[in-house]
Amino acid sequence: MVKYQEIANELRNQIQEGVYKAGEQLALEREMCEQYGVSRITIKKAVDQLVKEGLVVKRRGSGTFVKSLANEDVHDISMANQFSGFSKVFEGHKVSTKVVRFDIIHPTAEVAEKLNITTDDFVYDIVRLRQVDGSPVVIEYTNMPIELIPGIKREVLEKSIYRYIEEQLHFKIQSAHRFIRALLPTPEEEELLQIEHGTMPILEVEQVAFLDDGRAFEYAKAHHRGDKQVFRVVSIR
Amino acid sequence: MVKYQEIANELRNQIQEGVYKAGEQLALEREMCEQYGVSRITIKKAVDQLVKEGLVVKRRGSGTFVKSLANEDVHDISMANQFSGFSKVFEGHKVSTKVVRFDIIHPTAEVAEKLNITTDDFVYDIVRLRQVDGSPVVIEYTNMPIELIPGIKREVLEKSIYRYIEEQLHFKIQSAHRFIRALLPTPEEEELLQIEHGTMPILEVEQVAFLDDGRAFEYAKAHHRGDKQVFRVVSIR
DNA sequence: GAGTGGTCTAGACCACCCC
DNA sequence: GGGTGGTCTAGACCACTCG
Repeated sequence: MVKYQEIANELRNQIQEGVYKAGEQLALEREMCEQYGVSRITIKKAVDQLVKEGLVVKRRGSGTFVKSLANEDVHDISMANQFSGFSKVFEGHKVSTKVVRFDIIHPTAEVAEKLNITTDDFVYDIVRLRQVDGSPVVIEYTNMPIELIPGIKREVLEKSIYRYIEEQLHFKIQSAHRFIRALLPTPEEEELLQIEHGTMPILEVEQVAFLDDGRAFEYAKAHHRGDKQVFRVVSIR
Repeated sequence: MVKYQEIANELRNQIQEGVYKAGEQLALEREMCEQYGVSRITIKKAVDQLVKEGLVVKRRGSGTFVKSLANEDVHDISMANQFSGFSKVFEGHKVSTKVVRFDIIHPTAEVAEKLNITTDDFVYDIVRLRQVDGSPVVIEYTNMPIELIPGIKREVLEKSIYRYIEEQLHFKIQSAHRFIRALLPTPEEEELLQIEHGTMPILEVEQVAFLDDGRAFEYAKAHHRGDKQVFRVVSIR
């Protein structure tokens, strides 16, 4: 662990434990330099991390201040803005997966463009129903180029494709570009998600995911039951 | 404009104009130092900006590479992750506002906690219907402490509260913490948004917005017609 | 005017990737 | 082993806030 992360963690803990309360001013950057025995740029990197997480604001000419956050929001704030696959989000719960479809097809023109391949290439065409603690939560429609992500078997789908990519293929996942919408479920989706007709919308998360060399490796649409998923973001000017 | 922003803009333009294509490697950081006549940290800050925007990836030991993005996504990428009020988003369109409610009340316990005030304080209680080019698009439910944001009149509501806060009160808006969900509209909302019953979901954006001194100044829920709004995010590991 | 964070320098060493 | 980006230093000056 590098210095600026350690300092960021320490400051985050102090805020979450109430050492610094809502609205209070943090120690000055030049003071923290002495306190931690590091240079000012290192302190800046640490505090900038907290700004990105949404815990504090910096004002040139004044100082750094803790945001007036509700108690509940102070504690799980560092989870916002974060990238993670489905299995990761529900760690600790009993997650099961039903593979609804598992084929190889030519991608549509739209998917081909998103993945930077041609419609002559091949992609997996995967549909999975995810259940958490026995209740259906989300349907995931996934396309991945077989050339980039070879060797996917049914047992991989039943666990985590991301874990397979990182642990078996030794790729690193870098980012995801997401579009979020509200939709109504199709009749098939109502059945899979156990929704009584007309009583529940779908939160759609469309995403293109990227490896750390910049290649797009996944085009996916996740259709979440409206009552089971909330998407969280901290937007800074 | 500072150096690192100018360099970031120049690099972004080069990528958008195809000087650097998908998958290609950018000049090395040490090369760019000479090219632009700046130090390495300045180059790093510029390139890190593009990483945050989702245009490139950096790999220690290898270099910096342009992401394999679809053409459409390369060009408006810098708009993602950004904070902006409603009026800003629809700049250039004919926006009209119908003030449905404009009262002053005590906040609910939930809202009071989010705004860091008590239920004995007062907040504006505002409901507005926003129309773009004549079509209803979103209903905004807004609470703001009257003490922090005094002097709001009906004509402010019909334009932009944010512009009033920045231009009249001379506050700066720093950030918004958002929760995004899918909902079904209430009968009243169906009427206001001209939705035929049961044919369209709502994309709810719940947010607490903050001034640059860290104070929460707004609790709002925006209920967007499902067909009129997409929320866009770039998530990085 | 005093004090804050923002930017920038010129250099060093480290962790990691690829040959 | 050679080259990449990541971190860090010790210092300087600038832009801004506030009394």
